[in-house]
Amino acid sequence: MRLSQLFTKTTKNVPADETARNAQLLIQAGYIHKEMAGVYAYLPLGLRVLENIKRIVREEMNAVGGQEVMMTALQPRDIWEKTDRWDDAKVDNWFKTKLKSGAELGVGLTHEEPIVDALSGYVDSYKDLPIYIYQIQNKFRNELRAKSGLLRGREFVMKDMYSLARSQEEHEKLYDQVIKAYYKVYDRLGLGDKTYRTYADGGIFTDRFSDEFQTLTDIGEDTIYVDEAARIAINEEVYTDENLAKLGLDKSKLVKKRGVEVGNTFHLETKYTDALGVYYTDENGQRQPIIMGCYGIGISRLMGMLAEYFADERGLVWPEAVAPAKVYLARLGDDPAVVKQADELYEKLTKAGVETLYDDRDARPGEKFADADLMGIPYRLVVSKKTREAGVYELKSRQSTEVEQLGEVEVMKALAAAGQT
RNA sequence: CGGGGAGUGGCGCAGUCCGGUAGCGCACGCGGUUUGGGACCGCGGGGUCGCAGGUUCAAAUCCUGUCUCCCCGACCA
Repeated sequence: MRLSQLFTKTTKNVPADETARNAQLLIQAGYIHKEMAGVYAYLPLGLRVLENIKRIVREEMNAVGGQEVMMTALQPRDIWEKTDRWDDAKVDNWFKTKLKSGAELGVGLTHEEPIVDALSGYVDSYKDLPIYIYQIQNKFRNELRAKSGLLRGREFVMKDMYSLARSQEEHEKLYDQVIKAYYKVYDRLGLGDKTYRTYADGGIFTDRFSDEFQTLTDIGEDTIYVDEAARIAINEEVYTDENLAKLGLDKSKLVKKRGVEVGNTFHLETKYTDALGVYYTDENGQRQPIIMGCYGIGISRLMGMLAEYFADERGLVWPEAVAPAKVYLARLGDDPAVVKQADELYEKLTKAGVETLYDDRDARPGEKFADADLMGIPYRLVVSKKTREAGVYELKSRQSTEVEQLGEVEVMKALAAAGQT
C-alpha cells in the first residue's frame, strides 16, 4: 500500500478523551476511530491487524475441527427466556430493542442460546456428535462504564466457540483440546510465556470454575494469584482457602499479579441443551443429554492488549504475526532516480509477497521515520540518494537502533525469512 | 449508579473568576527557502463556543435544565 493513497494520517496530538495507552497510540497512528465511549471503528491499518489476529485464531480453531458460522446480532426473546437469561436481573448488560410490532429483541452479547437453538434441527443421533461450532462476530454489551480503550468496549469483536459432547468424558477431552489450541494462539501472538491458565468464576454461564487466560502485565484490570512454576493461576474473585483446597493449589507458591483476560472458557454442562430441549439418541435408542463447553477470545481486546503491551515511547511495536505490513519502505527525497528505484523495489517486495507500506509521500525524512515508528511496522527500509550512491539499502528493525546496509538480494532474503508464521 | 473533572474550527488547548459577538499550536491551501529524525518565513481558508431555555442593551463568559466524554469506585460473557 502506498501511503500517498492511504486516507488516514498520523497526528502528534494525543487524544484528550483517552488515557489508555492502547487507544492513544492506535488513534494517533490512524488505526482506529472512536465513535463513542467503548465503540471503535477500524480504519485500513487497524483492520489489517484485526484480520491478522482473526486469521491466527481461525487457523487454530479449524485445526481442532471447528466449523465456522456466523450467527445474528438480533436475538428473539423466547430462546433466552427458556434459559432464564432474558431478565435484566439475571443479565444486566443487555442492549434491547423492539420490532415495529412491539416484540422485544435483544442484541447479542453471547450466543449459547442461538447456537443450540440452530443446532436442534441437525443434532439427533450419537453419530452427529461431537462437534465444535465457532464464529467471529461483534458482541454488544451495555457496560455501565466502558474504559481502557479496546480492552473493555460496548461493541467488540469476539471469537466464540461451542463444543457439544455425548458424555462428560468426551466433553473433558474436547475442552482440553481447546485449551491446547488457546496456548498455540497466544504463542503465535508472542504472549505465550506471559499467559497463564487461571481459575475463575463461571459467571452467568456455569456453576463450575471457568478457565481464564490471563496475560501478566501491569495494565491488567484483573488481580490474580500465580504459581509460575506450575504455570497456573487463580483469579482473586474466587481466591478462598476453600477453593484453593478444592483446586489443589499451594497458597505459599502463589504470587499476586495483574493480568489482562485474553480468553475465557466455560464448562456449560447440560444447562443450555436441556433448557432448549436438544438431546441425542444413543446406540440403544435412548435419549441422552448433550454436554457443552464454550470458549471465548476477545479479538479486539487482544488487539488493544498487543498495542499496549508491545509499545515504547515512540509508538507501537507490532509482533510480525499481526502487523499491518512487514516492512515500511521509506523513500527519502524526490530525486527521479531514487523514485524509480524505490518504485521498483516496492513492486519486487509486493510480488515476493512481502507486505509493504510504501511511504512515497512528499514528506521530510524525519516525518517518515517518526511515522514508521509510531505505526510500529516491524522493519524499515530506506531508499535515498545516499543509499543509491552507495549501492545499498538500509534495513532496520523496529525493535533495534541498529541499521544494516544490505544489497537487494540480501534485503529480499532477510524480509522473506523474517517472522514467518 | 456514587464521587471527581471536562465539553470552544478536523485534533490539542487558552479565553469563563472581573459579560462588550473568539485566539494560539497542530493539520489544511498558496508562494518561497529547505530536505537523513516530526523544517522555516510570509499569506490564506475554516469555529457562534455540546444542546435547550432564562437574565441582560449585550452571553463562550452569569442562572436553570439536559446530553456527552474522561478518571476513581461499584459492576464486568
